[in-house]
Amino acid sequence: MHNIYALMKNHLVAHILNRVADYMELRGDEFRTKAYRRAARTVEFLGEDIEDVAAQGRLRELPGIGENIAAKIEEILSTGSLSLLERLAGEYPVDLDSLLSVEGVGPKTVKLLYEELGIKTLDDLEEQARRHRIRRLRGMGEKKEAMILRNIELARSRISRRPLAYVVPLASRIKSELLELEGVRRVEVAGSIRRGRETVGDIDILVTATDPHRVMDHFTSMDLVEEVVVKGPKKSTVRLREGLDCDLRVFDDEVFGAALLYFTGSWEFNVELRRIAISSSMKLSEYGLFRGDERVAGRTEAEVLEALGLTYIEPELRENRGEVAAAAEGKLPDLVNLSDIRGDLHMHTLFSDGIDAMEYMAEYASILGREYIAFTDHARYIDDVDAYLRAAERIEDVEVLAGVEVNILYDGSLEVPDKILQDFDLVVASIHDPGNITERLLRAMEHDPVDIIGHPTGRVLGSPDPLVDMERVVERASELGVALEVNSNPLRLDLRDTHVRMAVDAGCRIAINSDAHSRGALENIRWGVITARRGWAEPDDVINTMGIRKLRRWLGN
DNA sequence: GCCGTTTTCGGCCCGACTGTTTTCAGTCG
Repeated sequence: MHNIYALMKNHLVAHILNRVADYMELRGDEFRTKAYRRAARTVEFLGEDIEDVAAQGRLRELPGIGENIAAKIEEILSTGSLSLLERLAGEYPVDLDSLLSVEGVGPKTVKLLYEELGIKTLDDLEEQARRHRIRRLRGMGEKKEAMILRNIELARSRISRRPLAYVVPLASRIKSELLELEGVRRVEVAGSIRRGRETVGDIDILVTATDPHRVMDHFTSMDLVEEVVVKGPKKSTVRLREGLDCDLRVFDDEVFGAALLYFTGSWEFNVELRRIAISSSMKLSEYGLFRGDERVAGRTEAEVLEALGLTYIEPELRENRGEVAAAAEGKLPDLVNLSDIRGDLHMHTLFSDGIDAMEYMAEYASILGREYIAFTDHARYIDDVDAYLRAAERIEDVEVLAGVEVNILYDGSLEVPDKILQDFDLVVASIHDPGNITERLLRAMEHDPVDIIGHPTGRVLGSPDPLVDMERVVERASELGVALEVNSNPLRLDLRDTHVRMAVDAGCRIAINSDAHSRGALENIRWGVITARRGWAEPDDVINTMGIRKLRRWLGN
């Protein structure tokens, strides 16, 4: 279904359509803006090659794509660009991306700034603001000018999304601080944190409280707060010292479920729910599900979903990737939980580049409730295999598999002969340098001793994903009975969610491992579980939910 | 520009907040 080249073409088309939407918005053409945005989203989230769809004449079957936009997509696919976009860009020759990235500046303001002051770039904007030219414009004033000046700095130094694992502790701290306030009944972290997205742009928190003003006062004066962006009785936004924004909203108990649903998103998921509501002559908002003026649901998420004819949908699934249709048919997966994880099959100790001894790793793993673990030190560090195996054998806190992590070389061969690998209970094969990933993985899996492919694509958050034809990898892994790893290192999360979904659909097993290099990092497995859940994985898809006996049989030892 | 067990024309999510106004436009989520 997915392959990387398709996604690249899809991305190009979506990008250009979004660009057109920006200009339409600038022109004030509200409805064409929406039409182009919707079409862009459709293409971006389409799970197949847009070129195939075009070749088969099916473009117009896609939601939000009609005669006109279909023709535009054809043009983009055949020429790589769009004449309409060039015309629009000529009409307003401004650096749209930069200007729109200034908080508080939208398309209407960009238009005004360009037409009145000829502002095209961030530098132009800064200069005119410093010269107090902005405040003279209609609808502007001293405060707006000062705000723009402040936010230009932020736009320039904008820190992009943070890893989930970095933001969760921050959100938890705010949550517990709010929970201590008198009259606060409920506090929930919503947004992309609740959905478990691998990176997070801001923190969304919802509360119910008897005295909203008091909550807002406390929230906006927390130690963590750098600056109050907005403050009202129902909604406040602060910029935290860590550099990201945090929103707080207060709701009544009767609508808390609807609000939680709404502010958990995703946006695409919400659109889908609203569509269902409308088709049943109802209206869904953060204040509940309404038929006419009567609220038919709102107290809990489950209540709202049920009233829409849907079973409960776990937050990790709410990305409009088919979960709504599955919920309508009662066919959602029974997702894997952290408590289903019985062992950890990838970790390092003092025998290679880990910082803790086998004993300490085992002790802590046991505290975390793991029934078994596999030591998988790097093969090149293990010069005395027997000593390594004996050391692993002496561990008592948990069942131990004496494993090894072996490098996949550039030609797809392994750095250690199969004959030696056979002495280990478990072999994780992984790539640690870029290039030729697909072919190397396919070749490495052919080696009989290999049980698991570690961090298959080698991607690291913040860098572009390496090119991998995951469809082929997943298919071959499934045939050969090799498991693909979900590496739980919060900067890897590799396989990523969409790849997990491909693996699960293909019947390929996955292993959710910590790849810990220290005791503490054993806890990282929670991030891998979230990623697997986002990929629709059930316990049976995951080899380390098996008991040790069953796992040993699966491994063939 | 798209779309239809409300419609082939007339809608398109909508509420909160701010700064600018003197009743509202723009932005954000």
